[in-house]
Amino acid sequence: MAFPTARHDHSACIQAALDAAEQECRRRGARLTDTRRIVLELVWESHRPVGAYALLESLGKLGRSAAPPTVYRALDFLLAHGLIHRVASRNGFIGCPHPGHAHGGQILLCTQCGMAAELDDPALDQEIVNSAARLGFSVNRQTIEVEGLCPVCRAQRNSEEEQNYVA
Amino acid sequence: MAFPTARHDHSACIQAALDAAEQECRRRGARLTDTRRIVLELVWESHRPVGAYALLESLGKLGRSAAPPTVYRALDFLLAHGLIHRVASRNGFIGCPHPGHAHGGQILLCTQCGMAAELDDPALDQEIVNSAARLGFSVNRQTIEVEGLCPVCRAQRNSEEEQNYVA
DNA sequence: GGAGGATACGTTATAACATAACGAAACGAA
DNA sequence: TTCGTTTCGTTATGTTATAACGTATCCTCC
Ligand SMILES: [Zn+2]
Ligand SMILES: [Zn+2]
Ligand SMILES: [Zn+2]
Ligand SMILES: [Zn+2]
Repeated sequence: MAFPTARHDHSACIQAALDAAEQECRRRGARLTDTRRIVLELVWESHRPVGAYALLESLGKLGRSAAPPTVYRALDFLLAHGLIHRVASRNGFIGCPHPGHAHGGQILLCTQCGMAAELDDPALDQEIVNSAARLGFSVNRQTIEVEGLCPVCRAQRNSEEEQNYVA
Repeated sequence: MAFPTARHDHSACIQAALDAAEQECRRRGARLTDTRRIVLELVWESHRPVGAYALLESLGKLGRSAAPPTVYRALDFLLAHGLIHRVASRNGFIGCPHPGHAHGGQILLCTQCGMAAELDDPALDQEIVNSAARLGFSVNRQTIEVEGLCPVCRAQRNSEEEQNYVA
């Protein structure tokens, strides 16, 4: 699960996500209605967390004006079936690149470019469960959101520092 | 750092937090004003995350009615000096039991009783940094919020299950 | 193919959380 | 005391999320 680069074939990301959603919903006997599919598609417009009200606006631009509950209901559905993750620290939502395979979200957030990626490290998961167990606490769900610099922005910053050093 | 039990000497918790805050602010040359100290005290009224507007209401009951910015400013101060943590998944705030010693919040949240505790496991911290580094991502700040059952609620649930089994 | 329950949706209103902007007051060093 | 800095009060507004209720659609069973 690499960090998304600036120029990758993103339409492929979207297509893969929609296909996976279709399949996962069939498997679960859940109905992926028009609204839900379109909201999922809009969430996938970028690899950045999207707010509910931004989605609402996007819907409007597609000629599908709606009120907040419509979007929140679609988001609730997508969350419930593991097709998206909530990014609590940003009040946003992001598409899950590998639904079906159950996992809490481990999300990397670049403070520079805003891009997000999933970490999805089972060892990390396990370390949390073990560490919590030492306090007698049994884990149900994890929210892990890590801020920092993505590879691209890090490279960029380094080259800027060289510039400053020369100057 | 054990999970807070139902009956512990909580006034001692509050006192310790206030003392630590006093000391930490002196060390940093920061001004722990009346408003700030009182808000900190109110955050510590329980071991559950508290919302800004709940604090606002509490302030009112103390005869110190205020507007939202007053509370948010105090919270910003307390956050900036590591005296409280923000619980993003609950839009709430919780007192930090060991300020000064720099750390991102690793927070355990009981879905049954609402109590919170800090995990503060350096190995976990390190695992995240390492895991992220494998993707070329450099970490700045972590938000770790873990939902589950605290020891007390777990014991309770187990005994309930026994009841059901007998019946 | 119609009856009836379950699921999904539209709509209005409102709750809950957070910040912008500006002036007055308190503080602290010179 | 003077002046700059920090803190605070206040008004207004922005942003995120949900309650409540009726309607439409779907799906199953008869
Ligand atoms: Zn992509
Ligand atoms: Zn970046
Ligand atoms: Zn306590
Ligand atoms: Zn509990």
